[in-house]
Amino acid sequence: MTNDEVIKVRGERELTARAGHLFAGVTSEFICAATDMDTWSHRDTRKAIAVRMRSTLTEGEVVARKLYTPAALADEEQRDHLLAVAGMGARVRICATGLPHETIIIDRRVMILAGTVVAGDREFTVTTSPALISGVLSLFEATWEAATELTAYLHRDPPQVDVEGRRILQALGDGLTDEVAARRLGLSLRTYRRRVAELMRLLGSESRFQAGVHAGELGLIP
Amino acid sequence: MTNDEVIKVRGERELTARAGHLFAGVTSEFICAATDMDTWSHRDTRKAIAVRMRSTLTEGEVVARKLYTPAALADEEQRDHLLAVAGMGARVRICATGLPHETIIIDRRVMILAGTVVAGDREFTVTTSPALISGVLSLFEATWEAATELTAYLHRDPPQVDVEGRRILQALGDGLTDEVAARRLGLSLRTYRRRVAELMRLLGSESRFQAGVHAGELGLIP
DNA sequence: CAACGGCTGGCAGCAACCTGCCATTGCCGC
DNA sequence: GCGGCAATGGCAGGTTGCTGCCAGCCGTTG
Repeated sequence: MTNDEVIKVRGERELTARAGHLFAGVTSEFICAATDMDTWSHRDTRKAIAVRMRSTLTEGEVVARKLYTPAALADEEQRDHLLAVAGMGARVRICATGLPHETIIIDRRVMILAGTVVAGDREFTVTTSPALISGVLSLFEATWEAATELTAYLHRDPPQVDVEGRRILQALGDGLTDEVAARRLGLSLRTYRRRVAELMRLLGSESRFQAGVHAGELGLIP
Repeated sequence: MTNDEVIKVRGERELTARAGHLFAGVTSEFICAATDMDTWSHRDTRKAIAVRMRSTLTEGEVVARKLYTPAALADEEQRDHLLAVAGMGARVRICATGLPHETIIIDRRVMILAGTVVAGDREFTVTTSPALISGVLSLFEATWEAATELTAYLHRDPPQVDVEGRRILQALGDGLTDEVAARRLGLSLRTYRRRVAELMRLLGSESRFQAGVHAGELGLIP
């Protein structure tokens, strides 16, 4: 039984100070997964990293893969940033389901996990443990496979369905009758059907069958 | 900067000795992801765990989720094991893409990652670090969402929809009313609806919306 | 406070969908 | 021809889904 090399770091400043050089020292692969880019409260951090990486990226030796949720596309600045990164040769994908706080894996040797915010500073976990890295990497690969390319994602119209809408779509997808579904969701029958009608208009469907097809196509059915 | 609680363990024996009690102490959630069950070379280990967990599972308090690749279904013994576990209330899903060596998360407090085999013994990494756990958990959730239910995966029999069936599905997908669709296909309203009912039975759907989702999933809508 | 707008839920009536029943039709094999 | 047999289509009566109308609730605004 041995202790492994896992280090906790407090705040972005300490992280860049201790691990910043890693971003420039990438030799083969740079992987990054997160809900969005809010992890870097100071956009300076983001810029600093971008600058350090630009040279390595454009050289074409390094494969960069970035995985985000649609939340990253909601903010215009972040969307532009992603498009710019994609233009520089990085592969960017969007994953409909939730993702962790920033996860970074460099050359399959170093991994950085962003944690929760404690006293204003975010905690980061830095490790070189092969076991941890390969475990997380495999999960990343699986998620990556299921995600869709950024360009493909942008070229399809935004579904814009809120949480309640998703729950209603799920009820519909479960084959529940309106009455059961409404009761289960704590809505009156009338309101439930109003929601369904709204969703059908949103999806551009003229029948429930068609709505089912559309919802499935848009990945709205879990 | 602090060191975190990460422990490496060598071999299954040491793991069960040091962490075995955790399997019995599950109070709310048991998560497990792996390619298959070959991690436990001694099936005794598997059995021991199963026995320890049976009581907690059947009580219904604990939500167990197990995620495997199709490799786990190739071996008959493992498939039976999975079906048995599913029958006991655990949720089992199959993920087409690769998965790490055994990953276990208990009550979102303890995580066990299986690593590589060194000198005949597999290395395991045990940690209680919230940052690591939540990171891996999010990735797991994303993968879980993309995976398919075991039962659905198993009787994913050939849909066997003939040409007429496809034309009916197309009519449904076009959002036509039964009356218009029947006229267009040269069928009486009654027969058309009979066909729709047959298709819905074939697809295992309880509502037209659900049938739309299923038909889309099976690629029956052009 | 009052007026307003948005959201909700009950009601009613209609449209759409579902299905059991039965007469009809067409196709076998005998 | 004749007795199944399966498929069809009409009918009837049911359920489910759809929506306009109106009354009530609540937070906002003036």
